[in-house]
Amino acid sequence: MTPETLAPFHPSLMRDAGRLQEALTELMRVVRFRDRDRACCYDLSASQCHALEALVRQGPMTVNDLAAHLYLEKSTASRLAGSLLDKELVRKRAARSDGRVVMLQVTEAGHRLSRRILNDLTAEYMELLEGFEPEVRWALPTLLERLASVVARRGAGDPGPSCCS
Amino acid sequence: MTPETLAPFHPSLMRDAGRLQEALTELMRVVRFRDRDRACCYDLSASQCHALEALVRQGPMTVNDLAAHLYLEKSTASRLAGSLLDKELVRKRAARSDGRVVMLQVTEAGHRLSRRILNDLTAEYMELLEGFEPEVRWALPTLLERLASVVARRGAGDPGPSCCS
DNA sequence: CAGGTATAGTTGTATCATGCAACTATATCT
DNA sequence: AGATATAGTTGCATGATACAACTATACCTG
Repeated sequence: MTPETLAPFHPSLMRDAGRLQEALTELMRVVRFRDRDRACCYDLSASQCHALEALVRQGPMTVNDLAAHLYLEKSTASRLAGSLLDKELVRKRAARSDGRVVMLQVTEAGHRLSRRILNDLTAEYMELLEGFEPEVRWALPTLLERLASVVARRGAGDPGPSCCS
Repeated sequence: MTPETLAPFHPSLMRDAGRLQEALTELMRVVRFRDRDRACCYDLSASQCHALEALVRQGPMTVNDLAAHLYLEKSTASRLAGSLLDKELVRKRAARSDGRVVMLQVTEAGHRLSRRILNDLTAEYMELLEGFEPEVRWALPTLLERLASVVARRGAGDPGPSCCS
């Protein structure tokens, strides 16, 4: 299962794997850099921005759900929720059925800010997509979704041949 | 230039922009999570790992070049280089022509570790790519490269309609 | 129903990544 | 020679994050 073993049988696969690795690394860097830069505009950190977006997209969630959704430790999610609470972008409500859980829901101010952010982002991505051929405009998000889901699956169950397991 | 303005004219473009935004966000999350997890295996942090990889790919570099390549502040790059120096994965050499610059070059141990990491990664990406159709295996890295370069360009010169400029 | 166990969240603590600003040393220009 | 620019380092502050300890609530079992 090492590249050496596979190489003679799948040379092009191995080449594409290398290219994918490099391209994905570069993409991660530039997007992370852009996010850091952009976040300031809304007086939110990138993490807060992502958390707010998740809450808007998914509707009211518990702290645990938020953590799972963002692949974070629950303590981190709790603090993140706290910071959004301080800014009054979300509200906490006790769940009726279970006194332990805290439901996080986005406030009106949170929705307003989120809409603003999403509008700006969408505008930017529209400009960006205009540089791609029409078929690609549709295919690109689809591919990224697939890629993300495969990477997520791999991380979750099967630790793969790579890790310290 | 806001989405509202463009929407009536490019409804599908706007829809794709939204999907792209969501997919890219999710991809960032899962990859970042995976990187954090994986890094431990080699007794390196994710940042150190990226820096080492950059030095291997690009050959000897100055601290400033490393910073530019990783989109980091030079002080951060300096410390990153220091941490790799402590682990004896890189070496510092004064440049002949200019007494101020420090050339970072990967040591033999650094190359060994880098090869190990790259092998593991390549194996993983090969498995991952096997889940995609052969045409896509080639197209996917190409698309990611394009996407990264467009995002990078956008971040660099033109701050776009979005930011605090 | 009492006691044990499981679960949701919070808080304490440590670490790492990061940026900005101040500083040092070298180089370049006038 | 002196002024200015550049490469790198270091001090300092902040934010993101994990892990572990803790609290409070829920559920289960005899």
